[in-house]
Formats: sequence, C-alpha cells, structure tokens
Amino acid sequence: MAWPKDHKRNTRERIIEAAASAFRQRGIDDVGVADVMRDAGLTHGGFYAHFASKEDLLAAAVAYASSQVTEMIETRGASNATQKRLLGAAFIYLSSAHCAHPEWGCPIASLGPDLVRSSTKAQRALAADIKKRLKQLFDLTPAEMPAEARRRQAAGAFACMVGGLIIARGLGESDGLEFLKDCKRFLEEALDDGD
Amino acid sequence: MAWPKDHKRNTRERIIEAAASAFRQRGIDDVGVADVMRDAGLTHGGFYAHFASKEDLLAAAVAYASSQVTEMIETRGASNATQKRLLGAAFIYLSSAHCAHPEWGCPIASLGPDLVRSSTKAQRALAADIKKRLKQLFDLTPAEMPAEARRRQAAGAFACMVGGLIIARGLGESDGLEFLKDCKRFLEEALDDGD
DNA sequence: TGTACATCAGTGAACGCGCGTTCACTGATGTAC
DNA sequence: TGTACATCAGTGAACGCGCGTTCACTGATGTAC
Repeated sequence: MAWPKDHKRNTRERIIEAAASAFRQRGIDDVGVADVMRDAGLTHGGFYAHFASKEDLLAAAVAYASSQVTEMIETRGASNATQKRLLGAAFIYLSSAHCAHPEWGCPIASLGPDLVRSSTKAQRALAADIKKRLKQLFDLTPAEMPAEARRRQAAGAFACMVGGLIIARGLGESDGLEFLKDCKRFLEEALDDGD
Repeated sequence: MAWPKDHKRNTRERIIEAAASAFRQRGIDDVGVADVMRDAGLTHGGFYAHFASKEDLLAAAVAYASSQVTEMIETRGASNATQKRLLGAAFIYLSSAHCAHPEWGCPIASLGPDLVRSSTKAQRALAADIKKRLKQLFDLTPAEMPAEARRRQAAGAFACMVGGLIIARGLGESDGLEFLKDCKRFLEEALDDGD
C-alpha cells in the first residue's frame, strides 16, 4: 500500500466527527455531503470512497455521537459512588451546557424523530443507541433494588431526560433553563422512592 | 365577492390539516408543498394564495396539531374526576395508539428537534404549544398541592411523555411497547408522591 | 542512496432530479341590470 | 327570470437552485530495483 495504513481510517473518522457535529447542530437535511467534507478539510468528491451514501454516514455519525454521550455520563455524571448515580447522570444530561450545545450532545434529543423516519441502517443505529443508554442507566441504579424497579427507574429517567432536553430547547433560553430545573427536581423526588 | 365567503378559509383549513398530518408522519423536509396540496385535493400552484411560504404553513400546521393533542388529552385522558387526572393524561399520551400514529399525535414528539432549528415563526408556534401543554397539565394536578409542586409534576410528567414516546418509537414495535409500560409505571409511582 | 513505478486517497467538473416559488391563465361563482 | 360581467380561487408550465451522486483525473506516498 502506498499510504500510511491507518490514513484512510483516520480520514473516515474525521468525516464522521464532522458529520456528527453538523447533523446534531443543523439537522440531517440541512447539512450536505459537501458541507461535511469541507468541515473535515476535504472536497466533496472523495466522500464515496468512504461511505456508500449519506444515509450510511448518518448511521456512523449516530453511533459516534452515542459513544460521546456514554462517555459524558460516565465521566461527568456517574462518577460519585453514592446511591444517587442515576440522578447524577440525569443532572449532567439536563445541564444548561448540554441544552445549549446539541452538537456534542445526545443524538436522540437532536435527531430522534428524524432517525425514526430514516433508512433502516440509521434506525438500527438509533435503536442500538437507545438500548446501550438504557443499559448504562440501569447499571447506575442501586444494585439492591429488584430488577423490575431498576428497569422502571432507568426507563422513566431516560424518558424524562430526552423529553426534558427537547422541551427546554423548544422553550428558548430563559424559560428553558427554568424548565430544566423543574425536571431535575421532579427526578430528584421520583428517584428517591426506591432508596 | 364572487365566492362563498368562507370558501377560501375552508380551503386554507384543509391545506393545514393535510400538512399537519403529512409533516408529522413523514417529516418536514420529506413533504413537499405539492404533496400537501395534492392531499388537500388541489394543485401546487395555488399554494401561495394561502401562505407566504412553506415555513408559514409549518407554523400553522404545528398550531393545529397542538390543538388536536389538547383535545385528545381533554376528552380521552383527563375526563375522570379523581385525583389522578395528570396520570390519565400521561397514559393516553403514552398509549400504543399514539405511538403508532404520529400523524394525529403530538407535534413536539414528531417534529420538536426540527422545529427548534426552524424559522422564527415555527419556533414560536412550538414554544406556544409547549406553554399551552404545560398549562393544561398543570391544571390537571391536585389543586390543593403547592403551586411549585404542581409545576414540577407537570414539567416532569410532560418531559417523560415526550421523551417516552420518542424513545418508544425509536425502539420499534415490541420493545417500544415494553418501554411505554415502564414509563407509565414510573409515572404512576412518581405522581403518587404528592397526593 | 537514488530513481522509476504502482497504488489509491483525494480532486473538481458534471449529471439528474426534485423542490420552493412565480406567473400568466382559466373558469366557477355571485351580482347588477 | 335571464344575461353580461367582474371577481378571484385555483391551474399548470416554467424558473432557478442546491443537493446526492458519478467519474475521469491528479498527485502524494511507499516500494522495488
């Protein structure tokens, strides 16, 4: 081979990162293949050496975005060793920083409904993201609780997180922050139940 | 005037209804002006006699969709006179029927993230929808509770409803139904708190 | 060490296609006489 | 009651534009000798 062996892999990764940011910030249809390639420092023609279609790129971008959120929750939300690890994850997710920056945040909250209507491949990436997240949140619930109760808490908290973020963004800056606070207090009480 | 005086108003309404269904089912960008007009039994050229732009139609469609959801909650969810009216609303919202039929359901769950990125007019329609819904849900909480607690319950339940529906749709048929049940049980417990 | 070569990542012009929007028109309707 | 007319909701061809995708090519790189 005439090129460093991971050069193409690196380029591909760069394209995926650029796409993941742009899609989450501006939406799937408002971001063209040429835009993504420009963000990655390339010209649009080379795109199809890396992906079969824009839909394929979307699926890869969702998977990448999902892993970013997993890391965000792991390192910034659930690091405390107390009983309230799920609540810590929810607080990070419902933070004003996450609300203001969809481009590095949860792809379900920024693209979910579009992904449901999307190609099979992107749909599968979404479903995989959801299942991973549910597993991650489940593992943050108190281990001594019955599994069913843990699953319920993970599901309810996750729903509240995704919906809360979307609604807060829809309300705009000041009302949105107020709403986020209400959601957090709601979860605080709701998750106290099972202790 | 050479036409029945509410003829144009009726036609406009028909276009809005067609758009509200199509947008919620297939997404904003995947529904063309010509599609909407065909659904309304017209040809595309006449569109601009009713709306200044597709974005304007979108704003009107969101407002119409919102009123449909208000009615759904009012007539099918919150009709009981018990203490659990908010829970009743949530159960209707998180029903499998609503999950399977975005075209007559909540526009926040089907279009929310897209509307946040949309024109100012559509954004305003979304924010208005959210505020109306929050007010409606607030009014379903027990009147004897402190206002702050009522607001928290309304916010948390609403977030859970929107997020729950989006996640369930993302999971697909069977897993989605299971998830909806978990969300409903979660809310059942969470809303018991304040009684 | 130096040179010719093969490889293939990336370039950029070109293609169809569909969409939002415009506009000259048609023809159904209520009104005036 | 009947006819000519004015109105304007709706028609359909046409426009420009941007996007996803294709393809012949260029040129940077590691390898063979």
